[in-house]
Amino acid sequence: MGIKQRKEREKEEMKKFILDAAMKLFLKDGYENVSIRKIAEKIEYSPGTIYLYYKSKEEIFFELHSLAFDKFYKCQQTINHITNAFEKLIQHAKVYLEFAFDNPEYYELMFILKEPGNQIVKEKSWDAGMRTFQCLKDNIDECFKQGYIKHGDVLSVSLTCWSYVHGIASLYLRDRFAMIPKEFLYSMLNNSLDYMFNTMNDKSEKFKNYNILN
Amino acid sequence: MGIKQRKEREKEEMKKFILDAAMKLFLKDGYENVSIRKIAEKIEYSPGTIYLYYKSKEEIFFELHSLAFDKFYKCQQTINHITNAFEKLIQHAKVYLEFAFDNPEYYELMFILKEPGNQIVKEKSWDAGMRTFQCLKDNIDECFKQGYIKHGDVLSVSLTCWSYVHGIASLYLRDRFAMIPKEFLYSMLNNSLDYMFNTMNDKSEKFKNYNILN
DNA sequence: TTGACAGACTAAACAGTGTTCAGTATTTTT
DNA sequence: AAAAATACTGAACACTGTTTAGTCTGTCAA
Repeated sequence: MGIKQRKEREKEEMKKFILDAAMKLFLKDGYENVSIRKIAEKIEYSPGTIYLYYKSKEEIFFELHSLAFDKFYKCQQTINHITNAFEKLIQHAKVYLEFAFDNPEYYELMFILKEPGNQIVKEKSWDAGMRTFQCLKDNIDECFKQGYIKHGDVLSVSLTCWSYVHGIASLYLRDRFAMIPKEFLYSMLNNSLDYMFNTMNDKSEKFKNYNILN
Repeated sequence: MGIKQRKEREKEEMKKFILDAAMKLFLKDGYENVSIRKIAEKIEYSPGTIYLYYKSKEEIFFELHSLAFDKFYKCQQTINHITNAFEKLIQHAKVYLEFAFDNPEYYELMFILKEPGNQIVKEKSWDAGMRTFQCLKDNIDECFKQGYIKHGDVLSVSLTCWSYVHGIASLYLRDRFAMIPKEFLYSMLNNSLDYMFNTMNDKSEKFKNYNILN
């Protein structure tokens, strides 16, 4: 009775096949310009076939949502070796912003685009998101333990960091910094990041330049 | 030869008529669910007519974009009387977040939604945006003068504040704080705001509770 | 007052979208 | 070999933004 297994495996392969095509198109043409028909054309099947594997377009993009978080999580792991908690926090911000700027389509999927209403899929998909937020909380917790941060509590400082860095990323990606000439923008953002992290640091007295954006 | 004037006035009235209908539908059903046909139905004209007054759906929403900024600017003016620069900054954040939470559709239009490519309309439309940002810069400038902020410079501190508060607003509106139970979210955000503004304040020693969100 | 003209408006069509479903083709089971 | 189950298609449905041929109407010169 290996047929059932094979069929299931084939179904899984087909789902992945569709997802791969969707992801490629999505990264190439942008979220809004990918239609079911275009995905179908790419995999050389009819549009109807896709609905045998995914119940809606939304479900496809939800799968991609999880994949995006996995990708980000991997980036986040590259700073695990850093022992100085505040230095790690700085690198955390750097990794976050680099991911956002280098993978705008992923980032939009993760944090900017409207989520579809389906709550069941939502919860499943947010596991990946929670895991990445936990990394930040652990980092902040270490900052407290090492005496770099003395006020507030872990959760509210984490929320503050995340909100701030997300604010930078989303305003940048949505072109809302248009009033600052492009040639100055990067150094301006660097100044802002420097200001933010210097005011957060309760240990060091002098104002440091972190040069977070390359 | 008052006919030309009358015609022009009528044209202007018709544009406003369309815009009013669009705004109403838009606030009721949300940005994505308003079609030209629905606007046309509401004003009891054919869809084609709308294209005699606006060259695209985008142009309609650009007009709304400007209107949204005007509305926000008015809210911003209510704190003009506050003389203590830091107290004013706190109220600035309060007004900003209240506007975002109470008028999510306006806020999305202003800061979250993707801008159409048209650069000419863009510049015109951003005047309103610039004006509101200038208010923040003036406020921060006063904070420096009154000795509340001692590090960084006006522009980068302004960027920092704006990015942070926008981060809060946009993550909230896009439901990305889902991991925090709703009954705790407001107090958590208040804690974050307290942390942020307390670390920014270089004058006061003790940690204050500002209670920014009602 | 009549006829020409310009402008406002409509209905229909075009090309696209997500989604559904009757019917066919293929594969597996009996 | 026949029957049942599955995979797939292509057309259709109900939408979307936008364009355009044609109509209807108010304005103006003859």
